[in-house]
Amino acid sequence: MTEEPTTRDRLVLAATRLFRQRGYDGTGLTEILTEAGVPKGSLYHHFPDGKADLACAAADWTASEIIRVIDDSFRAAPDWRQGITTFCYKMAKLFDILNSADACPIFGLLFEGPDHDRFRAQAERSLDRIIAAAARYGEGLGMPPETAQDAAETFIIGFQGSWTLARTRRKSDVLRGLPARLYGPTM
Amino acid sequence: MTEEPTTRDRLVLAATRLFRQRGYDGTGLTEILTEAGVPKGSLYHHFPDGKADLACAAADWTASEIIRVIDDSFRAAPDWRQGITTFCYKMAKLFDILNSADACPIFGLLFEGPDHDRFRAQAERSLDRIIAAAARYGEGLGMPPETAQDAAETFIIGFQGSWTLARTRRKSDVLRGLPARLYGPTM
DNA sequence: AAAAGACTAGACCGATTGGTCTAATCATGC
DNA sequence: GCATGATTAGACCAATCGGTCTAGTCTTTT
Repeated sequence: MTEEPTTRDRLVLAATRLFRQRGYDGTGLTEILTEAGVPKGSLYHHFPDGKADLACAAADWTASEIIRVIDDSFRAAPDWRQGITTFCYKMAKLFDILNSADACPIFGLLFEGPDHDRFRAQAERSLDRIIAAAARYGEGLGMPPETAQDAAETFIIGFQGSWTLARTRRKSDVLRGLPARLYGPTM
Repeated sequence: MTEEPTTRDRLVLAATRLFRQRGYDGTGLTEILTEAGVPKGSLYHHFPDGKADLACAAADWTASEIIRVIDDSFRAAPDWRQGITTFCYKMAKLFDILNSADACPIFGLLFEGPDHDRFRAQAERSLDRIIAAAARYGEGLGMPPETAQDAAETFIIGFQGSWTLARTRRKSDVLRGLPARLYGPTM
């Protein structure tokens, strides 16, 4: 049988979804609590620093999700470009599911709030985890470490920019077109 | 003698700066008013819709500023890559001036607030103005219109992604490295 | 079964939010 | 010098903000 999700998990999930849609400052604690079906006392028990803790947990959770998609995309990929392409198509599908409107699941939440530098550091950590995951697949496909790191960074830059443009235009095809922009058209 | 800036201009300028630093929801009206040295009544006279109007004006103003930098970068550029490179260096300098911390002056403010779709439309308009400005220079340098549009979009995607990564890592060199990522290393 | 700590529950708090409204002041045309 | 519309000035408002705190309920250990 399916496990009942813990109070903590319900909080993180609700917070992730709401932060993605309305941003950190745009989301009220009450809203998160209502959505999660959790009283205020529980929040401050699991996350003593309240909203800020919750945001960091949401960022961590999101990074892990993205890495999971990277894993799924590269596991059977014969080369780097194919892995990236699969990733972009998967994310385009997710984009469509999310109403074409949500913030990039990884950055959106991390440049707001009073605790600016704590959030920046958290974003850097999450981002580096993602880049490292991609770079590892680059190395596995024969790239020297430095090249792999560089390729992974270029990919993340392109993905971040594409997601933003896709969101602005409400067109997931922007995401699907990224590999052609980065590596030229397929012959 | 230098003209005293109008009340309206002081409002837009203060709002732009604050939205860039703290985001739309993270910035209070009082804060903007204090910084601009303007009472509340004046705000609602010049911007009947209040904060939302102000955000749109700030986005417009920012787009114009970016287009001015594009103009400065391409005016004397012998080719596309040189224009982009100059732009990236100029923006890297701006990035350093801005404490390496501000949101991308164009997108940061536009995916928050209650009036989601109005903001999205405003972002699209501002972004299209910027892309069109860049594409025009591409055509002037001999590209067919379609190619120029595509090159301009790729450039904006890369720039947006690079700005975000630069912000996360607090390193303006990410911006300076963009041309090499997009067009290969210079020989 | 009693004690202890983990966890839930929500009333309550001062501060701040964006926005409204009235009164005063300014500039300008007659 | 008077009238008129544009603009400034800021007191005031209900609603919401994130956070604290006390009381109560579980679960686990002994």
